[in-house]
Amino acid sequence: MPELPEVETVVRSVAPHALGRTILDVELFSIRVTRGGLRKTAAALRGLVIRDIRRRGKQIFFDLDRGVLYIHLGMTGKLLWDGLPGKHTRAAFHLDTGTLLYDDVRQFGRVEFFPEMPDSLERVGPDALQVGFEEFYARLKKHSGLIKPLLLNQTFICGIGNIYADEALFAARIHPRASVRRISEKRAKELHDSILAILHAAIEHRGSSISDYVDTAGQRGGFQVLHCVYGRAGESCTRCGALIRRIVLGQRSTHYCPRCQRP
DNA sequence: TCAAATGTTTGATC
DNA sequence: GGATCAAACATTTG
Repeated sequence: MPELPEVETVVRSVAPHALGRTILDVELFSIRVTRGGLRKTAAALRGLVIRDIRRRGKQIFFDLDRGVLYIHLGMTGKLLWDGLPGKHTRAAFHLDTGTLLYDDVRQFGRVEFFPEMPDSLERVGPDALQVGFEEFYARLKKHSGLIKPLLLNQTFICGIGNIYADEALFAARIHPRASVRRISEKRAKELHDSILAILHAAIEHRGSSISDYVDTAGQRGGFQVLHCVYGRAGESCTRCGALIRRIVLGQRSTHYCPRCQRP
């Protein structure tokens, strides 16, 4: 569920509760989500102060006195402040001000402690909101293949997922199957501009709630009603009236307007 | 019963 | 070294 705008919204909504607070106790329930060992991880976190909370792409980092708490929401992860623990609660962080729960139905997410930042987490490209056009274009030119799968490749730039890849390509009028090598500098500029515009607009609306995404306060996002193509297969294009098409590209559903986004 | 779901990793193949 | 594709992970929902 969570792509860059949703993760940004989660970070913004958890920060006021957790910044500068002390982790009094931690309960960890899932060896899938917490791979470094449940007891060991809980013990390492106990007593540490949260110095900073930040995001890179879809990754969340709680910088601590010593080391870092890494959280990735995967497909169905949620961070909830003072929520009720349930069947899918995978972690509970008891702070001196309240409790932060990590819920995750499918358990594709991660809650892990690292004494220092591991290389594996650094293997991502620049954040989609931070990368300037020059670097974006330079990185684009090092790749081939199709544009949509490249946008989903987090080592190219990080933060974009299936919703915002489709929306950005629609805004830039680029077909999802367009060959990366055949994208001109001008078109690349339009794509870069579109990515920034879509992500900023989505953040303003606190993300997209497609099924059950909610922020830390349990509030849904509002950007889903502004989607132009994602989840709108068979409906008419807001720009030209043609019917939005759904195909599968790189094992992901892909939505586009066959008239606005010519091959 | 089957398909699909906002993500990532791994392994096979070209 | 790439790119591509399928599968896997686990669960719910329509």
